[in-house]
Amino acid sequence: MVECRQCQSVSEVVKAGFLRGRQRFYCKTCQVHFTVELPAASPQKAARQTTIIDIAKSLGVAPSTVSRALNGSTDINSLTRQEILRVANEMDYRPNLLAQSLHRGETHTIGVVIPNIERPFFAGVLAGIQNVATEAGYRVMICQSNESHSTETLNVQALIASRVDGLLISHSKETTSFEHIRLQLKKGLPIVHFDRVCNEVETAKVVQEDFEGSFALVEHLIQQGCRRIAVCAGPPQLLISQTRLEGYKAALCHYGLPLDDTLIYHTEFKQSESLTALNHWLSLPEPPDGIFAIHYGNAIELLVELKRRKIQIPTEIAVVGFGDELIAELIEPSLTVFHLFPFEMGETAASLLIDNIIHRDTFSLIIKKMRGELRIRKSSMRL
Amino acid sequence: MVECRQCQSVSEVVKAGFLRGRQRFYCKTCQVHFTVELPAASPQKAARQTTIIDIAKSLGVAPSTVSRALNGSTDINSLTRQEILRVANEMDYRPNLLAQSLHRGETHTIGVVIPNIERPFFAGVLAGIQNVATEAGYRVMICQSNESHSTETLNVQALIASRVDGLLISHSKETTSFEHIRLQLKKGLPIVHFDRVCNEVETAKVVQEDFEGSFALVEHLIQQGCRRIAVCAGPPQLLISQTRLEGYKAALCHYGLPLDDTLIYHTEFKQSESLTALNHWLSLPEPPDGIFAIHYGNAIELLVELKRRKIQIPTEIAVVGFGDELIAELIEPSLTVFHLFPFEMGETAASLLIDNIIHRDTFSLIIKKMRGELRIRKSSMRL
DNA sequence: GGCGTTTTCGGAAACGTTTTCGATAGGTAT
DNA sequence: ATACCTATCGAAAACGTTTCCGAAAACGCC
Repeated sequence: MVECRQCQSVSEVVKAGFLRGRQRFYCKTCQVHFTVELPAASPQKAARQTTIIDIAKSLGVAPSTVSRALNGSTDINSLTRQEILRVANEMDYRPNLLAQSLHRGETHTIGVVIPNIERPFFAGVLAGIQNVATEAGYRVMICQSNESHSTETLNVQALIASRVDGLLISHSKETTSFEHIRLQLKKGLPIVHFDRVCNEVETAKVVQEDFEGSFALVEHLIQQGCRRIAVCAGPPQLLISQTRLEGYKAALCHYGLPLDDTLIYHTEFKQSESLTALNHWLSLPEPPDGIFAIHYGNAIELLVELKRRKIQIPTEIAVVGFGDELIAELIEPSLTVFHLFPFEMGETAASLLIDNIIHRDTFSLIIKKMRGELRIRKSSMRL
Repeated sequence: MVECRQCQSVSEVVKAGFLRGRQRFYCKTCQVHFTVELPAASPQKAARQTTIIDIAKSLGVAPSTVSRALNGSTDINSLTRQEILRVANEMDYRPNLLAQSLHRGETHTIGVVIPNIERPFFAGVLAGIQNVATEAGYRVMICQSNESHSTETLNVQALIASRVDGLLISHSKETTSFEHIRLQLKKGLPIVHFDRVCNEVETAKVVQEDFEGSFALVEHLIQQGCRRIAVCAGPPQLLISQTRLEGYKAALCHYGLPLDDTLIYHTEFKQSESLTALNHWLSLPEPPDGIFAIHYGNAIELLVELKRRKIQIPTEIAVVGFGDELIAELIEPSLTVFHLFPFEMGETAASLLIDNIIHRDTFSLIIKKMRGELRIRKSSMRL
C-alpha cells in the first residue's frame, strides 16, 4: 500500500495508529514511524511587511550586515551601507519593534492607567504625557479602568503582558487594595503615581495641592462672609477626597468656625448626585450659605440647579470648586475655582517615570506637588 | 605568554591584531584565531518577568508542554496541566505579548491617529474605540498628529513599526497628500477613516452628517427669520469643512437666498480667530443677522464676544454650530447645535475595522454615516 | 503476545531582530 | 617575505512563544 519513506519497501510497512487525523505507519526494517504528507497548503501568502532578511536576500548579503547598515555601525563599508539603505528605502522597510523589543528586553513604551479618558482633566494629563514621552522616544499605551478596581487590575496585567518599561497610574475610585501595584514593584517595574495616588506603596508621586487648594477656597468663602459652608466631597476611600476634606476642615478650624457633619456630603462622581446633596442641605434647619465642591462637575451641577431654583448666587449661596475647565469661566455666574494644570502634571509624571526607567538603579521616590491657582470669579464674590 | 585554547601550546601562538579592543592571537599548529576571555560581566541579573522556560525548568518539563497547558490544548494530561497552572499562578506568569505577536504575525492591537486628544470630540471617539476594542480582545495604541501632516506620517510609521493589525485615522487639517495611507493600504493593512476622512483613498469610512447637519442648522436660522447668514468655516482643505460649507450653500439656495462670499470666513481651528471674523462681518455695509459656526469652539467664542459687545442674541444676531459639548447647553444663551455622538462614532469605526481585520479577504469599503441631532436652544430662538 | 491505537510529551523550527564571535582579505611596516 | 594589523563581512545564538513532527509508553482487543 504505502512505501516507507526511507527504504521504499512496501511489505514491511504496518499501520501504527492515527496522529492528528492522519494515518500513521511504521516500517519494521527502518524502525521508523511516519505519516503520509498532506498536500502543500495554500500557496497564497499573506502580504507582509518587509524584513531585514528580505533586504539581505535581495542584495545577497547577510542579515547581520543589513542590521549594521541600518543601525549606523562603523563596522561596515560605506558603499555597502549606502546600497543597503537605498534598497531599504525602496522597499519601505520599517523595523519590527516586536522583534527589537523582544531582543533588547525593553519596549520603549510606557503604560498609563486612568479612570476615564473622557474626563478633560485626564485627557489633559494624557496630552502632557504623550508630549514628554514622544520627545524622549517613548511610546504610550493607554488603558481606562472605568473607575473599576478589577478592570484596573486587568489593565495593569495587560500592560505587563505588553512588557511596558514603566507604569503611570491614577487609581480608580474603587481601589483600596494595592497588591497589583506592589507585585509589579517587587519585580522592579518603575511606577509613578499621579493625581489619585496612594500612601500604601513606595512609588514616586505627582500630586495636586489638594490640601492647600481646599484651604484657599474655603478661606476665600469665609472671607466673603460665609459662615455655614457645605462641602460636596468625593468618594471617602479616595485619598484626594480625604486630603481635600482635611483642607476644608483645617480652614474652618483656622477661622474658628464649627465643624458640622450634616454639611458634609460624599458623592461618587456620578451624574445628578449633587441634586440629592442640595436637597439634603436645603432641608436642614440652618441651610448653608456657601458650598465647596471637591469636583468641578458637582460645582457646575450645583450652579445650574441653584439657578433653576432661583436661589441667588453668590448672595444666598456662594459656590466654589476644584477644576481646570473652560466651562467654569463661561458659565453664568462664572465659577470660582482652584485651577489645576493637567497638561503640566502629565509632563511631570512622564519625565519622572522616564527618569526612573533610565536610572533604574537610583530609583527616586520623590513626591512632586503641582502648583494650582485660586481663580476668583462671580460665583463667590459677595463683597 | 598565552596558551592556545586548543593545544595549550605557547610557542606556536603569535599576535594577530586587535579585535574590538582585545588582543587577538593565532596558533600556527591549530590554525585557529582566538582572543583572551573577558572576566564574566556583572553577575547581577536584572529582574525579569517569569517566562514559560522558567516554569518548565522548575517543573522539569519541556517549554512546549507548558505552552500546551496554558493554551488549553487537549494534548496534555490533566494532572500535568493542573500542576503547571499552579506554578504559573504562583510565579505570576504573564505571557510575553511581544513573543506571541512576533510568532503569530499579528498583535491584536489597533492604531489610532487623531489630531488632538484634548479635544472632547476625539476623547469621546477614543472612549468608544476602546470600548469596542477591549470587548473584542484588541488593544489600542493612540497617536496625536497635533494637526501636523509630517507628525501624522510619523505616527503612521510608528504604528506600522509596532505592527498594528489595523489603523483608524482622522486626518490633520494640514493633510492633503495621502501617500502614507495609500502605501500601507497597498501592503494590505486594514484602514478605516473616521470624521476627517478623505475621498482620495479607498477605505471604509465613518462620517458625520456634515451636509445634512449644516443644511438643518442653516434652514433653522432661515425659518427663524435670518436673511444674511454668515458662516465661520474651517480650513478649506479639510473635506468636512467643504461638505459643511456645501450644506450651508445648499440651504441658502434652497430657500432662494443669495450667496455672499463676504459672509464666508475660513478659520484654522485656532484661538480667537472668530474675533477677526466677527470684526470683518460687523464692518460690512450689511452685517449678518445669523452666524453658523462649523466648529462649536468658534460658536462659543462668538457667543462670548457678542455678549461682551452687548449685541443681542438671538434678536440681532443668532448663532448656531456643530457640536457635542456640555458647554453648549450651559452657556447663556444656550447654543443651538447639530449634536454629534463621538462615542458612537468611535464604536462604529472600531467595529468596522475589527471586522475588516478578521475578514481580511472580504475587505468592505462601506461608508457609514452617523446620525446627528438638531438641538434648538436659545441662541437661535427668535420666534 | 501481537497488533493496532491513543495519550502524552519532548525536540526543534520559526517569527525578526541584535550582537558576539570568528574568518577572510587585504593592508603596512619591517 | 614576514609579522602584525585593520576593515569588512558571515554564521549563529539569543529574546519568548507556538506549532509541527515524531517518539515513547500505555491501552485495548483479539
